[in-house]
Amino acid sequence: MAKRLSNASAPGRQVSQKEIGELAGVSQATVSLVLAGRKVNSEETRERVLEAARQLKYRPNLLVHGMQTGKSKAIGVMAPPFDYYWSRVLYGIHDTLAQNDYVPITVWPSHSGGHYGYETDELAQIHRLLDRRVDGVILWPPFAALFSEHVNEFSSRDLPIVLIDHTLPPSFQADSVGSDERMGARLVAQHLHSLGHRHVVHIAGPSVTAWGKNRRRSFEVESAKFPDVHMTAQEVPPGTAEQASELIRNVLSGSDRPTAIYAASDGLAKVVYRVSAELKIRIPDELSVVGFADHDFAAELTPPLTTVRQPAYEIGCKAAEIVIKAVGSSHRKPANVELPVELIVRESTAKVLATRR
Amino acid sequence: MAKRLSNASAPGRQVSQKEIGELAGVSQATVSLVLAGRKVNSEETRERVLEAARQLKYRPNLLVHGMQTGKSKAIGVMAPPFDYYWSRVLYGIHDTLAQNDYVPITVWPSHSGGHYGYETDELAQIHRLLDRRVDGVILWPPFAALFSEHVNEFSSRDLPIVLIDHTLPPSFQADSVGSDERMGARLVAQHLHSLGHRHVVHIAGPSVTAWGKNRRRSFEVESAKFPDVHMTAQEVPPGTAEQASELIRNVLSGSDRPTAIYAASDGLAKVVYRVSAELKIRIPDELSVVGFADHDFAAELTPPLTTVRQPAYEIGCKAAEIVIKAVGSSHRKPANVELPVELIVRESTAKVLATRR
DNA sequence: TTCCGCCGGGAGAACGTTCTCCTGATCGCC
DNA sequence: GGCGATCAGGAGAACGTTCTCCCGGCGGAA
Repeated sequence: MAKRLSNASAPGRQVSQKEIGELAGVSQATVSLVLAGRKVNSEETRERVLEAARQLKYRPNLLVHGMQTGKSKAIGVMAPPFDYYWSRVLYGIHDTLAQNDYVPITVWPSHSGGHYGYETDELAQIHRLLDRRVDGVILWPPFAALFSEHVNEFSSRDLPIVLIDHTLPPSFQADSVGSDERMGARLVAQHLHSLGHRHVVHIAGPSVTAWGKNRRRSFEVESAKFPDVHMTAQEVPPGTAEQASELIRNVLSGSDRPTAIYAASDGLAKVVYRVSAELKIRIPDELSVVGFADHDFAAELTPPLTTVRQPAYEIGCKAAEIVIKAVGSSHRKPANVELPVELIVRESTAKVLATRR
Repeated sequence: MAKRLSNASAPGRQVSQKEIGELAGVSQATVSLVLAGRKVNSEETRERVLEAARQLKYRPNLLVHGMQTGKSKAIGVMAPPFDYYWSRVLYGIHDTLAQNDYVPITVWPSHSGGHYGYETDELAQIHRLLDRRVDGVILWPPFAALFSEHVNEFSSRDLPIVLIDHTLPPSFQADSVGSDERMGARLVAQHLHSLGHRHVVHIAGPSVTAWGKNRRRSFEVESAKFPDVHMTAQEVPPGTAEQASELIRNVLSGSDRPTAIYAASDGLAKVVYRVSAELKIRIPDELSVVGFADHDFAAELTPPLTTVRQPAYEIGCKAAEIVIKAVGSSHRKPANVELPVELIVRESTAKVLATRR
């Protein structure tokens, strides 16, 4: 006889079906039936049980439910609210999960300088998710790119994985959601061409990320469709804004300066603005600039930035939708979804002046 | 005899201690002992069990643990990554929780236009947290202010509650963390006074929020310490930026225009910038502007904004720290913590020109 | 050689729920 | 009035873990 807890009012312990049963004068099993609405009990008993439950402010225990079904109704989300774009993505994930009665457990490698580096922090975070038996995970690119071996912890346990703005080899069995890079590249190439630009430089994102590589290649392909356009790409090393400035300064101070710059992100476009101001190059009169993402600050720059709007919120929604669908349905073939983008034309792009041609 | 699952390889089911026991040739109970490291078993058995666990990639099931102890090692966080400030707060919460092996379940009322309004969405979110048996909650001001009756769902169940930038009546038994408003007000009042400003207008935040009211009162008290300063406050109605613009336009186009404006937030300061540009009022030559928060854009405005830096990350850390401490220790008296702020002097404030006096 | 004590490890209850199976009562029909 | 059908509701196993209790074997001392 090992009675661990005889009184039900232990600290932190909540109302149980047993207590409802005691109050309503029925067994705990009956309470379970009534609350689940499985079998039509006698109307009178039903009402009595429901009333008791209401009175005790009963709330079901999903931990127990999760233990039995193996499903916790929680999704691991490894993506920080890094900037405007990622916050929007998180909003999308959140709203879609909520609609389906899921909940996000949001977690990422703590970046506070590693002054408490017990073990590899990323792995610890993964284990925290695993131990809570999340039903699936959504990953952001830096994590998936840098710690792909850790992603195995998920895939070896048959957990659905959805990558955002990134892809992994097929062996990982991971889905992915992102922007339609080809479409973005096409829109930018057409826009700049129609404005008369014939010399364009693409400031490319780091090629360790799938989006960086992809965005560059897409633009190379799409601008090759205009044989009269001279296009080159310069890759920004992953690191500080200093190095980006340096690179852009080189591009803009050369003898054959491009008439337009297509930056792989709005952040890089901002750097272009700064360097241009330094070099007294007027935007858009002497230099057209296009960004990518449509961050919150894009519309507020002077001049307002022409940029490719990524459907951040929708990407988040889609990612959540895919994980939820994947939960339970074992062994589907992974999908790679690309959502359409939109070119937001503002005032940082203009017709090339005849004199500059 | 109700064998629900005879084969252990059901979809989604993970490795259990029983399986480890079978592999290592011991009982499940022994596995539990070894893994918990409770009792010193024979070194040989220990090693055998640990090896089996490693081989099967065993991970403990926190759902079960939570069911038994009533503690889920998860904290409900009702605060969206609304802007830079709140993202920083979330970083702080996240990092501190992670250090203590907790996990955040981040959730907020979905704001997508209520087109799927099953029931009051806020309540549904609260119930999602309750059903997962979170050990405590952290709330952001709009939620706590607008749905304080729902907060009862937590307090009536003895869940520790920590409010950020807000307070509730003592009956709620809620802790709170925020910025030291008095200190901020004092720094601003002193700074503006020392620059010679004698006519200052405070653009106050909505008084339904505790911070809005508090910030205003603090500044009233602190500027009253300078009898030669004429200070008035104008409250922005909660709503769109349009109404704020209108109000600020009135303030700046009157006959006795103030020499300085102290805006209750950086966002409002930005509106002041816009209206000033409209009215051809030069900052800081003709008007000094001070903000509050030190958002990411504050340093990038032209001119860079003088503002009170709120320790967002630290506020998040503190909030998490308080909930974690409160878990388990029943019936402490709630604490109201105020973290020190810092005045970041940039170029939006300047000495009053003699001629304008 | 017998008894005591110690130690490793197993049996089984308990946590809160779901689900299957079973009991017992009520009712209608011949 | 007896018999089968119907239906409400209870007993109890199971989920994966922790923890208490107990059993069996071994070593040492009388």
